[in-house]
Amino acid sequence: MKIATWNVNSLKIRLGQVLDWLAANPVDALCLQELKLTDDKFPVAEIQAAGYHAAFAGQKTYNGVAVLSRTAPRDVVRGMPGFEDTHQRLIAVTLDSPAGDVRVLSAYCPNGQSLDSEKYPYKLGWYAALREYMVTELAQHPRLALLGDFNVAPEDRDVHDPAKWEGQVLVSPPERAALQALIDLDLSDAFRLFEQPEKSFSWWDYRQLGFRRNAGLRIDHILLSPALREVCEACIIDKEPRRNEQPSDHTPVVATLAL
DNA sequence: ATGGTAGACATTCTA
Repeated sequence: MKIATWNVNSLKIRLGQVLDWLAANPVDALCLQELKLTDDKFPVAEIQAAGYHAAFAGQKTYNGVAVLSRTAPRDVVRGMPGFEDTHQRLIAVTLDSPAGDVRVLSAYCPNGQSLDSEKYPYKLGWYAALREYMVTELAQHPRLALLGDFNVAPEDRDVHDPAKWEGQVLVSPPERAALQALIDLDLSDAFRLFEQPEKSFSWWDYRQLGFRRNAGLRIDHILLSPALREVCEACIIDKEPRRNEQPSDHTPVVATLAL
């Protein structure tokens, strides 16, 4: 079983690239973020024609998440029960696997904008709510994968120029602590289960030739419960789509599970 | 210190 995550920065603009990528990389589940479209505009027919089911939670202009899957999603939950949020940032589905149910969640964690923005405490509060939600999800689903754009680079080695980024949003200690608190529920960063090239990133700013200079951050992650960590065989960042014309500023992360 | 790009939408906000 292969699972992947990709912040597409507008599914309307990127649909062709998503379908091309799925044709070349027929993963069992692809989590998408930043759909930037309402549910009535979700391209259900095109995704079905490509052989995928879709569970999605969209809104106008901003945010929006989805899980595309080979098998039909069950027990779909949009958002976090008990956490009021005007943003569509989380969707959970259950998928079949030979080893039994696998819970797959697509998350678009808040960016935070800057440390002095009101969006920054919103980000930390959202992370706290996500942690509480994952406590209950993990209790119900031993095989669980939380994938998405976490908008946090966990360590300095996930930052192209740590000195330049020090004290900025996406790398600040409180954000890293919030992500770590999630990981402390006994989740594993799938990418770090394996030896990886130096300077591996998943996002590059559109500005100042970020991709050409490899001036990026690793902020897109696949977090695995213990049962899935045990069967994880690989995790890679696929930089190819970032080379496309009109690319997303993010590129897919893919994990291979022996299921 | 500033602004650089991209997307959606409307002449600005978010990332």
